[in-house]
Amino acid sequence: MNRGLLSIAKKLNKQVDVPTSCAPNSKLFVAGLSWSVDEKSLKDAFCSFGEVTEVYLVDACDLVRIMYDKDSGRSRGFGFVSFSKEDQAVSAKDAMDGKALLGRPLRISFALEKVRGGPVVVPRVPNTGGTPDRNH
DNA sequence: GTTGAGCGTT
Repeated sequence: MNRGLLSIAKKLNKQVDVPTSCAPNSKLFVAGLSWSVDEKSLKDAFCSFGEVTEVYLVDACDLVRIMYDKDSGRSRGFGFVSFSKEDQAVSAKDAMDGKALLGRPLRISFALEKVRGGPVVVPRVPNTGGTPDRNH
C-alpha cells in the first residue's frame, strides 16, 4: 500500500458540490450591465447562441428581463435571462461572462429561484382544529 | 448629464 498515493488521493477528493445558489439552472443572473442597456440589447447579446434554422434564428432565451427603477425609470444595471435548456444557459454564461456589453463588463451568474412575493404558502383552510360538525 | 455591488416584476 502506498500511503502517499492515499494521502494525495484524499487531498484530491475534495468536495465538489456547489451551493444551491450557484447551481446551474435555466435562469441566468446578468449584472454589470450599462445603464443604457435594455432588454432588446441583452436579448440580442444572449440569443446569439440559439439554434440556426433554414429561415430564422431560433432564440435560445425564452425570457429576458431587466430590472428598472420605478422611481427614475432607469435600469438598475442587472437583469435575468431564461433559457430553454440548462446547457444553453451554461454555454451562454461561459461565453458571455466576463465579456463586455456597451462598454461595461458583464457579470453573469446562475439566478436564484426567487419568486414574486417570497416563499409561497400552500393554500389551506386555516381551520386546523378539525372540522366541527355544523349541525348534527 | 450623477452611481457600479447585486439576485427580480420596473
